[in-house]
Amino acid sequence: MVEPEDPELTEILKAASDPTRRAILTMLAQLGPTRVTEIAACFDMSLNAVSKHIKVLEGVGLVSRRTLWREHLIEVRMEPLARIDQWFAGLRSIWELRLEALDDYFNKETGND
Amino acid sequence: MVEPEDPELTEILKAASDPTRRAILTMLAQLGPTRVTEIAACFDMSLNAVSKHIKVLEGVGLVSRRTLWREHLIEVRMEPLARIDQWFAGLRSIWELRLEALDDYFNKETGND
DNA sequence: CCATCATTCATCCAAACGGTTGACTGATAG
DNA sequence: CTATCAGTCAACCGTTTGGATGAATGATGG
Repeated sequence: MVEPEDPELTEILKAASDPTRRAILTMLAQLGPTRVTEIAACFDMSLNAVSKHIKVLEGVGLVSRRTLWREHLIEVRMEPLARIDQWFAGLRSIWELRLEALDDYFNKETGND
Repeated sequence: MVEPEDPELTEILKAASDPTRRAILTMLAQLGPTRVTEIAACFDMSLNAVSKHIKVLEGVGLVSRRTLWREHLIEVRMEPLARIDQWFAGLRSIWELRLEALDDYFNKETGND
């Protein structure tokens, strides 16, 4: 049996896999801290739906919230995306390791041959 | 309204967001081309479920299949993961661009002041 | 030819997801 | 005080998803 794998990474990837949520992140990267209502105005969808998306992003740390009185300023956070990158890099290194081992094997074979 | 965003990237991220599927990718990176049955043996789940996961991965190009007679050899493909990386890099560059602009603004301000 | 092995297809189910609507909380402004 | 604005909470609904199960396909081996 294979190990159960990092559940946080799963949540980050799920959060990033929704196009609306990615659009929100892009928007925030461009605009900097933005109010929920202002974000919602850019999408053809209810304020509530956008609010829910933001909560998902907040849940995995992809955005942070500064509550100034009745306005909530939402800001993008790059840190969790590094986790995705790390996993990618890890997979690639495992892959390259196997190819190297395969290479060594053939080199030895031909050396013996 | 914000642009609808790359649907392929959405599918790749969704495919990668399942822990079982990520485990399959890791396994394939370690072992190289592997039969469906052999992959399924590593998971506490029906062969059919694993077969479905593999089809999802195949659908987004994260694995490829070589059918040798009755055996299907599954192999990991790294290419689609680069798409994730590219999106990440793009977002980061947008973010840095804004910070630079902000920096310039303050430099100009203090120069005028 | 028949049993078996490798794999997919079809169907079903419960849970999760994305969205809507309406009620609610709290701060603001007349 | 009241109306309004910012935002969340709660309930609901249709669709998708991850999984199981059983039948089907198709090649292999006795």
